[in-house]
Amino acid sequence: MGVDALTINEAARTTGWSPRMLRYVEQAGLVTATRSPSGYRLYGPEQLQRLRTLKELLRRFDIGLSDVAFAARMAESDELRDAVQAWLVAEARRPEDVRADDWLRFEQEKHERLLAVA
Amino acid sequence: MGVDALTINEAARTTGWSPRMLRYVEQAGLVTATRSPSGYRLYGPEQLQRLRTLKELLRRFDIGLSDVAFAARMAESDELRDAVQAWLVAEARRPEDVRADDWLRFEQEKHERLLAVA
DNA sequence: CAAACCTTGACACACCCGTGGTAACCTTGT
DNA sequence: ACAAGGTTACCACGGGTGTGTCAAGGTTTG
Repeated sequence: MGVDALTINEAARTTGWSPRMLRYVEQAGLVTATRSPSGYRLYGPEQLQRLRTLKELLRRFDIGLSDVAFAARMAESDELRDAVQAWLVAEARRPEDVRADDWLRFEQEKHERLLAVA
Repeated sequence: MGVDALTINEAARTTGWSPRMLRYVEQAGLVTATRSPSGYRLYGPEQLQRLRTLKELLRRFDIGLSDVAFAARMAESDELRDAVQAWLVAEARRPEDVRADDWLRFEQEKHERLLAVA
């Protein structure tokens, strides 16, 4: 084995995930192992750490892999992030509070145009 | 009926959702109708607009109500948002690129402590 | 008051998520 | 070469999401 890369079963043992789930997590695009020439997954210290913190993250907030995957999608796509945030911002603005947040209006309308073009 | 508030079936017709789904969307915490004294849901122009843009949002990006609900949860909880973003930021930093992003390091480590306390 | 409309609660169903298992097949280590 | 371990591709199954429909009962309205 490479100097400090673990195969899937070893990685599973030291991270608390099952081998099955490590493959699943990879398929979800969250933690991708490198591959040996023959195709074995190899987990380096980086990936092992990411797997542990990911597990912690899910446990602490009781969220799912798909939630994190969605967050990743938002982080990658400005358009998606802006559109979702624009929608959420609008929620905060109930009819009564209009007038106090003109600064928000600007940003918001900018984003509403994003949605409107469709 | 109130000056410009629609009941659920009328709202359904003008927004493209089914009445069933309007109740579901409300249960998901995304668009809440006000209630008449006797308990009927009443949708004002604000809510109608939010329903239309929500529908557009889901369609355009092929995402689910639960995704938007999760985004809302992130928007409301600093702790959740910071933790998720900290995890995602770490992903971007592959071993090779270390050195170019010391500015990120700071923010990242700040957030990693957030995760570490558990 | 009767028709039309609302409310909640439940049954149902298809499809995704998280997980485990198993089969068929290749790789590594002794 | 054989055992141990990896790979993908499946079956399965409980729980959540998105959706329709129906029942039992209160409200609004002509």
